[in-house]
Amino acid sequence: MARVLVVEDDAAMAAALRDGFAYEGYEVSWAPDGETGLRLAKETSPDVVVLDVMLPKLSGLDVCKRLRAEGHALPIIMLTARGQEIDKVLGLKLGADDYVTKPFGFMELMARVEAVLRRSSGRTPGTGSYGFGDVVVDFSRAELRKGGRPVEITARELKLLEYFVANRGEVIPRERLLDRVWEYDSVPLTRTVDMHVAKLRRKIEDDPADPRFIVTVHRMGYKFLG
Amino acid sequence: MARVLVVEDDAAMAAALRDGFAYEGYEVSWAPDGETGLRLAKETSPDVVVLDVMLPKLSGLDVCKRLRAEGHALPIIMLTARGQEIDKVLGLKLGADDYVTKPFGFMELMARVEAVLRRSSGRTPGTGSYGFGDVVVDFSRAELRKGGRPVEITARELKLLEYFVANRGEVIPRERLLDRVWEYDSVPLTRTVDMHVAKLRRKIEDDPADPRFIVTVHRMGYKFLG
DNA sequence: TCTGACTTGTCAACGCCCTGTAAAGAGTGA
DNA sequence: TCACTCTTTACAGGGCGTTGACAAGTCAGA
Repeated sequence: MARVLVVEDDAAMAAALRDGFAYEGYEVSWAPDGETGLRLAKETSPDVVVLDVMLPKLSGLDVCKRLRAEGHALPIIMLTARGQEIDKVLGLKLGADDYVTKPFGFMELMARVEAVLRRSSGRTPGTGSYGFGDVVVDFSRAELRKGGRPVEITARELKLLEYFVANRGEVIPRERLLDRVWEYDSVPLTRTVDMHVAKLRRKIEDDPADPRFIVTVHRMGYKFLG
Repeated sequence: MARVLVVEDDAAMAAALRDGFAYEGYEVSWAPDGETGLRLAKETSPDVVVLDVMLPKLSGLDVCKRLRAEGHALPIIMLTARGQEIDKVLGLKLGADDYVTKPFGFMELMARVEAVLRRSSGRTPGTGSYGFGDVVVDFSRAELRKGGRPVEITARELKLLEYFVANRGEVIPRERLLDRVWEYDSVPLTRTVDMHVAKLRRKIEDDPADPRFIVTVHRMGYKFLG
């Protein structure tokens, strides 16, 4: 049974979340402030953390940062109040896996939780590596192996692959890649993305000319199938 | 102008809400029971539904559940009596977007309404999948399946279908399709729209010559029934 | 019911624009 | 300066959107 840790100071919201997750068959622990949340996260090692940004004692961002700084890879979903755009970005930068903006439907949160669990269960636990086909990639060690053989991979390529893995199955427009992987604010009209996709394909595909993993969706973007 | 459907059996409360929303510039429709509410929601496709939980004939939870089961994504705000914690969770679980506990200030409700409207308008219209007949379409993955079989679909066709789904039940003139799907500023006198409708029909209809989903409304446009 | 004007369905071909790829140019750190 | 990666430029090939022509369908008035 999956275990979720809810870090939320609003008691009513916390109760609703607890009931909701319990109903869905999760084991729920709850912390009303950041300090307790951090302690519980370390002691009970839940499968996923639902973390409010606004918290007493230690903000959600701090909790997230501290967990990551100490090397914990457990999935984190941030709850941000409406309009806290900056928090979103910061949260993702600090290592949150996803975020949900308040107010939200419970099913929405539930879907995100299941999504990150699916994603993290695909990883070999502890090593932070991910496998597809005959390829194994370890994002934390920046290592790529194909058919057992190590393949050199650059930082940009790795980050691109990481974004593909995190959003596998979804069609990702080039603009979003430029935004999320390159962190460009403006959108230059370049072939940069295609270029890097081509380089990645050369490293992970059996036949780069007929890709199986990173497929092109004409006029829409790329889709990763792993 | 945004349209709100109020489903509330208490006449005094309903009147107050109607006046309040009207004052704020909303177009208001009102249903005194769940059955009527469900019908109005489907027929008038409002931008947001304010739904009391306790209703004659069909409870608010049932209305919510039925709407979601039929694939309607329209934002729903539940009105729950104080202490109905279970209703909250259930409501959120059944797909309500938000809830307000009675007694509440009108401004509070108003704020929630505006919040869900902002969210739903900003919602990537590409998330999730949608089903009608034996067809399932996943806009974020750019995938179409009919009778379980995957069918190739191009970007333009997908965007057209997406617009149809978002405006199901409504007669859509060709000019509006050219404007919204093609994003043409000028309106060329072409057969482009019909062409693409024909292509879509070949992919989603059992008998493209006698369409069930995308029907032609002579001299007016097309109407999607899903 | 018939006729004619207008609207809609369909086809095939053209050509635009998107994508793949190589190679040059720019940026960065040792 | 060198080595390396990232970005930009340029060009070729091809997918698919558009278009005009014509057939088929619809509707209104005689």
